[in-house]
Amino acid sequence: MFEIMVGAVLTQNTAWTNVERAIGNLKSLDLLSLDAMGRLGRKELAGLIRPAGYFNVKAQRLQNLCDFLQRQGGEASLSRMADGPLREALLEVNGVGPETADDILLYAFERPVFVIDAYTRRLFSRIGLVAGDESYEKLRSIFETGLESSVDLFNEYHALIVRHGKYICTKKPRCIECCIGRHCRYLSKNRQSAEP
DNA sequence: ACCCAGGGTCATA
DNA sequence: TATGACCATGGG
Repeated sequence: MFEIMVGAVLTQNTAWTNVERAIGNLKSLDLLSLDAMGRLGRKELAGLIRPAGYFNVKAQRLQNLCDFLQRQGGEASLSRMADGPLREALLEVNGVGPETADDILLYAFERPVFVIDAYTRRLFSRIGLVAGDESYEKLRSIFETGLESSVDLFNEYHALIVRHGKYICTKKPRCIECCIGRHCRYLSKNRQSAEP
């Protein structure tokens, strides 16, 4: 639970393999609990999550998240909130934007929320099902109204998007090689993988 | 040497 | 509201 929330912040614009190291540092010191991390100084926390990049910003964001969780009296009371209000509450935290909030909602609280990330946007705009420049909320609405509202379905769907999204060229909007499922020469072959 | 990685905030116009 | 600067490490 708490670990998932931490991961959601650490993975912002960052390869998951780098996040794993940061998580590993925290875990080895038994700091992956609200109680333990809450007592940690910002500088010290930043040093531990260094491999995840943006460590100063993210240390502050993690502390903001911890403060929020403590104010709410832990995850237990948050679990009782309805989807909408919980989402609004998460978005109040400085450093938690729409995608991070939805990551937390889907993976930590198991709410039926469709996460829109860079891969989703890129993949579906390449296919031609969306334009690509829609707002986050607009895209989320498209997916959530078009699909059965199911945590398991959203979970699997998103996993598939990430798995295939890696193989889509970021340089050329209309790359033929990528569109027919081959590796184009602009695409480094084995991108970093793994998933939370 | 360059591009990229499952974003978000803040300052500008 | 919309665009740009900034944050920073690790891998291909």
